[in-house]
Amino acid sequence: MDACKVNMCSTGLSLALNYYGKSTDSSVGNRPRPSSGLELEISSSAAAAIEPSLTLGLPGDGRKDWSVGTQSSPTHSVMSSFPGGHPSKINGENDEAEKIWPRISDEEEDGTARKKLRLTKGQSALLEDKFREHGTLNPKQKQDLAQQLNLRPRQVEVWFQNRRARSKLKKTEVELEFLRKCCERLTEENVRLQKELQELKSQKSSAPRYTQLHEAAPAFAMCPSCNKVTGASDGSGSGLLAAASKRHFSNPFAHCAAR
DNA sequence: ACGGTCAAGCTGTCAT
DNA sequence: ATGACAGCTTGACCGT
Repeated sequence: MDACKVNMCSTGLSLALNYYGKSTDSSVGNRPRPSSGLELEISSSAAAAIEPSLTLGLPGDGRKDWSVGTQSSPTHSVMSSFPGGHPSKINGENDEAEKIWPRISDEEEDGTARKKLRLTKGQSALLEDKFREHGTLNPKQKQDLAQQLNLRPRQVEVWFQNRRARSKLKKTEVELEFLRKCCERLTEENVRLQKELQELKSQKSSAPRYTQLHEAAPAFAMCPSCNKVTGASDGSGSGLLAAASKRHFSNPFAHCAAR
């Protein structure tokens, strides 16, 4: 049902009405919703001169809606974005625009022509600016912007919907990257701690006498290398295992290693 | 040829 | 019931 409504908005009928100065966009009110995170937006240049856009169309493109007087209808397609008439008649800027998006010929319109609308840089820039101001538009803003851009309100609406989607996708990608790095760091930390644990275990197993002594008399330890009894006077004031389990554990038998 | 981008279509959900 | 929106999809276009 909604699809029907949407389609009505973009039908040839709606375009024809729009062409005669009436918008069929019937939005009543924008429900305030949290907009997507805008902090990730890629900044764009300030609004440039608004250039005319082209809405090109052809029949029989396989999309069901295009075949019943939709935006792509040869009769309305070119007009759809230009309430004032054909794009080539607007502001005399069509020359440059046509270099980028050449206007299709009548033959092409009748036959197998292209149809995709490409917004001009100026249109995109202004839309970006508005999007940075607010991620959603109320009906008045939408109408004004559409008029400013020589687009239908529906097109402005669609642009904002797609823009929000892109914004959200970008944000998700950034978050994913952040989590990926967190995961990497935790994995490395885990490996390091596993190694540390392994070292401690091997130390413990290779020094049974030390361990026994430690357990019996934690204040003293016997060096497994020189068999000298080492007092717990290294300043740690704690057992050797506890000392070893410190993050950067000190070696109480460093005096042997130094030999 | 192929993948990326983007305007636009479709559908479901939510708020009014 | 209706409109706005999100999410997904489609198809044209473009750069490689």
